[in-house]
Amino acid sequence: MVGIVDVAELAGVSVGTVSNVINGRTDRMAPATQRRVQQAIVELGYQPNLAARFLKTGVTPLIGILVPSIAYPSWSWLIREIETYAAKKYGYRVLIGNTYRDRNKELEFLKSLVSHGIRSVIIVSSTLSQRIIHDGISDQLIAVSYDRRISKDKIHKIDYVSLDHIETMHIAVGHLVENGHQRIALVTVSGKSSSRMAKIKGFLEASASAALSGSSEIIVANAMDAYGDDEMPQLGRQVAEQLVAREDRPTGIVALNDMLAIGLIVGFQRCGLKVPDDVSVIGIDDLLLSAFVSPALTSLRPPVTEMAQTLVDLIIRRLRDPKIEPQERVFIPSLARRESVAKVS
Amino acid sequence: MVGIVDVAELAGVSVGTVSNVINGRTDRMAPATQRRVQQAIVELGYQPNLAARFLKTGVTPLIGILVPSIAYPSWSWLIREIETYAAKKYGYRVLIGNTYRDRNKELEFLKSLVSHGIRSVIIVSSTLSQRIIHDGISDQLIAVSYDRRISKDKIHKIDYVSLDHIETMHIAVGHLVENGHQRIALVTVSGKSSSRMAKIKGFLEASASAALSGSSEIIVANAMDAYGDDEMPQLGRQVAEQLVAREDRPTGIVALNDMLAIGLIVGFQRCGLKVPDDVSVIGIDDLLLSAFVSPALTSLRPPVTEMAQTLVDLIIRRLRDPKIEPQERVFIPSLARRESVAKVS
DNA sequence: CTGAAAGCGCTAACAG
DNA sequence: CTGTTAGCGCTTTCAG
Repeated sequence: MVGIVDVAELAGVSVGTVSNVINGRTDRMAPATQRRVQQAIVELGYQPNLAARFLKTGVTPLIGILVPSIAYPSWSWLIREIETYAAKKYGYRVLIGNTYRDRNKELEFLKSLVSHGIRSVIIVSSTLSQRIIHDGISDQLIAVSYDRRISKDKIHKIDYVSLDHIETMHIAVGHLVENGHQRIALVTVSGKSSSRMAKIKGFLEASASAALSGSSEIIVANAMDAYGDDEMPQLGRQVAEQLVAREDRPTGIVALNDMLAIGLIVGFQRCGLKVPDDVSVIGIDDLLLSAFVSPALTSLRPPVTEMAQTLVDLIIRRLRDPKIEPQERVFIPSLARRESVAKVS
Repeated sequence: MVGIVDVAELAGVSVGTVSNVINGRTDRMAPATQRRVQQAIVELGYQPNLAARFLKTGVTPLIGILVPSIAYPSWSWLIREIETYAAKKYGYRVLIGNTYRDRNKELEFLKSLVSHGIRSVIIVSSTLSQRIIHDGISDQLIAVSYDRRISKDKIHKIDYVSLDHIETMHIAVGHLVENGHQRIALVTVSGKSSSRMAKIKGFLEASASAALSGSSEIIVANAMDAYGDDEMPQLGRQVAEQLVAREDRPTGIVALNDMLAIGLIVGFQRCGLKVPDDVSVIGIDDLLLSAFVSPALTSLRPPVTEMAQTLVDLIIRRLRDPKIEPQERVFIPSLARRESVAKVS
C-alpha cells in the first residue's frame, strides 16, 4: 500500500503538507509545493486509506441500507437509485443488509454498521420500533426510514420518507370510478405493515366518499410467510382464480403492490378473462413490470429516483449537522403508462 | 465509542489480555480472567472497531460486489443469496456497486474497494477484460467472476463461476423437441456478452444435432441501451407481436432470459395465443417470475443459492490462502416448475 | 508557509 | 499466564 509518507518523500515535503493538499487546505500554500505533491500522488497512484482516515476523523463515506430483501423489485430499484446517487453526488458507498424482516438480523446488521464505523442508515420497511432502534444502537446512528412511520417522541427523532398511501388510494379508486366501475376491491395480503394499514384505510375512505352504487370490498390473501414478500405473484393468481368463479365479482381491482397486480392480471388472463376489458387491475408501486404485463392499463408509479435522492440528501444533511431537525417527506405516485421503447429486427 | 482499554480497565486486566480473549487466544489463560473479561465486554456493550483492526491486520470483513444493476431480478436474487450466506457463514458484509456496464464506473468502484481496505470482489457480468482488472488494481484484489469468462493467462488468475450455457441450451432444445416442436427459435437481444454468445452457440449446436424436420432460427431484438437489461420485457412483447403475424412462426421458443420470456408470454397472450398450447416458451435463468407467469410451463432454473455459496466460498478460501490455484465452477440449471404455496381467505 | 509529533483503537511480539 | 509497547496511515495542533 502506498501511503501519505511515500507521497511526501517523493514530493520532498512533509506529511502534513501532503495531507493539506489532499484535504483542500491549499489556500496559503506555495503553488509549486502544491504541484509537486499532486504529481507525486498521481505518479504513485496514491489512494487514501479510508480506515486510517476514519480512525482519526470518525467519518467514513459509507451508508448502511437495511432492507427485507433486495430480491423484491420495488426495493431493488429504490436501492439501485440510492447507491447510484450517493456515489455520484457524495462519493458515498452503500453497505446492504437483507434482513427478511427478522428482528435479530435487523439488530445484528445495525450493530455491524457501528462496528464498521458507519454512522448513517437507511431503513426500508423494517419491523423495528423506535425503541428498538434506539436501544444501545441508534444513538450512534443517524437513521432515515422509508415506508414506515416510526412513532415520534422526544427521545429520538429520525427522518422519514414515504408515499402518501391515503392519497394514492384516492387516486386509484377515483380512476376506477371515473372509468365506470361500480364494484371495486382492494386485494391485500395477511401480514400487517404500517404502509398496508394506510392503504386499507385510504381505500375505505375513498370508496366511501365515491358513493358507489355497487360494492367495495377488501380481499385478504393468506401468505405463508409473515409478510409474503416472495409469494406476491402466486397469491395474486390464486385470488384471481377464486374471483373468476363469482358472479358478482368486482370489475375494478386495486392491488396492494406491483407483484400482486401481476399475479392478478395473469390469473385472470389464464381463466380466459380479458384485462382490462373484463376486469381492471391497478397496481400500486409500479416499479418494473405491471404496466408492462398489461400495457393498456394505467398504473400508479411512485417517483423512485426522487425518493432515493431525498433519502440520501436527508441522511447526508443530518450527518453533517446532527442538530438539524428530522424531516418528513411524503410523495405521491402518478398515473402513468410505460412506453414501448424497442424495435425488432 | 467504548474501546478495548475500557474493557481492560473494568476487568482489571491489560489490553493485551482482552485482545487475546477477543481473538480466541485463550488456550493457556486463567478461566477466571477470561470470565471477567467476557463480563466486562457484555457489560459495556463492547463492539470491536473494525477500522482500527484493519489498520493493524490489513483485513476487513467486507466483500465487494460489482454488478450492472441490482434492479435486474436475476442478479438481485443472486446477490441477496451472496449477502445472506456471507454474513451467516463468515460474518462478512457486502459493498455493492451498480456499474451499468460502464467501464469508468467499474474501475472507480474497484478503486474505492481498495481504498476501503477491501481485498476481495465478486464481479457479476462485467465488461472488464482481465487486463483492465489487473491494471493497477487487481494485484490488490482477489476476484471471482460470475457469468463471464475472463481469459486466462499467466499474469493473473481469478476464480470463475457460471452456468453451462451450452448444456443449458441442449436441455432447452431437447425439451422442446421431445414435446413435438419442429419449428424452434432462440430469442435474444442485440448486445453481445460472453454468456449470450455461449447460449447462441449452444442453441445452434443443439438444434443441429436434433435433426429437426422444421426450422430453427435466431431472432435478435434490437435494444436501445447497449445491453438492454432494463428493456427485456418490452423487447419480448414486441418480438411476440411480430411473430404472431407469421404463418410459419416457431412453436417452441427459447428465451435468452427470464425477463425476455415474460415479455414473450405476455405478448403472445395479448394477441390471443394460448401459452403453452399454441406456442411454448422456455425461459432461461428462471429466477423470479417466468414459471409463475405461465405456470404450466417448464422452465430452466439455475441453482442460485448454490452458486452464491460457491462464489463466497471461493473468495474466502483464496483470501485466506492467496497461493491457492483459482478454480472454475460450472453449474447446470434444472427443469423445474414453481409450486403454488398460498391459500386465499 | 512548512515540519514535527501525538494519538485514533487495535494486534502481536516480547518481556516479565 | 499477563503486561507493555510499537506501530498500522492518517489528521491536526502547535512550533518554527
